[in-house]
Amino acid sequence: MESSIEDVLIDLAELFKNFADSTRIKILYDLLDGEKNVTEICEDIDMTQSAVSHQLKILKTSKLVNSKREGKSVIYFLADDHVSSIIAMGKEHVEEDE
Amino acid sequence: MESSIEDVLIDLAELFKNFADSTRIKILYDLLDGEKNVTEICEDIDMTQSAVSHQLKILKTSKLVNSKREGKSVIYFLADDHVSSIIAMGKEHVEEDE
DNA sequence: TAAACATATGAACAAATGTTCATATGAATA
DNA sequence: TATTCATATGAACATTTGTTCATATGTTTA
Repeated sequence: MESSIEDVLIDLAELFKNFADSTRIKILYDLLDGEKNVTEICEDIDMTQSAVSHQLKILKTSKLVNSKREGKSVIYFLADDHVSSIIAMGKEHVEEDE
Repeated sequence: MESSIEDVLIDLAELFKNFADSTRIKILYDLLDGEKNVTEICEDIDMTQSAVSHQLKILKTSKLVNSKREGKSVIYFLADDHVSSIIAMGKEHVEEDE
């Protein structure tokens, strides 16, 4: 089943919404390092556990991250190679004009 | 003057906000075709003139589009090559899983 | 199994965002 | 220059969104 270009653009907007919040993009950027549990992420990006958990859920729902449980912890990791490409591309743009 | 990675990520979130709304991304996608005046854009994406104008202003402020006046019309065009790269990359991601 | 640790989640709240409506501004033309 | 066409903009409104706070759930260990 093929989607119209309009549908694709709407999905695209949805995708970019994930990168459009500084907490979420910090989480994604943090996970470029490799998989981490929630506590680590909180420390790295200096946000409360609750705020991070809420955002992780959004990222997971949109399939940009995935998770696995390891004992008491839950480990999150990037679900998709495109994430790093998209961040890299945006980063290039942002760093270009300073 | 060098910015911290945190600043870069905040700017990055700001950048992606522009792509995170379907009206704006439709405008940007529409302009991949080439420059167009406001009326054309409205017809192409089927949105009111006011809504489009408001969003064009946002896109212009964030320097993703530029404009020039030609008689009664104002012509808008993409200001940056990165725009197409970013859209293309996201499009690839979105179209991948269907 | 009770306590401690790690994560998830719901409700409430404030702030940000996008559209509409009405109208203003700017430019061409009758 | 009055009218028409094209675009911009402000105010109001509804919606969406992100954080905090309190608490629930799940897992290990004393």
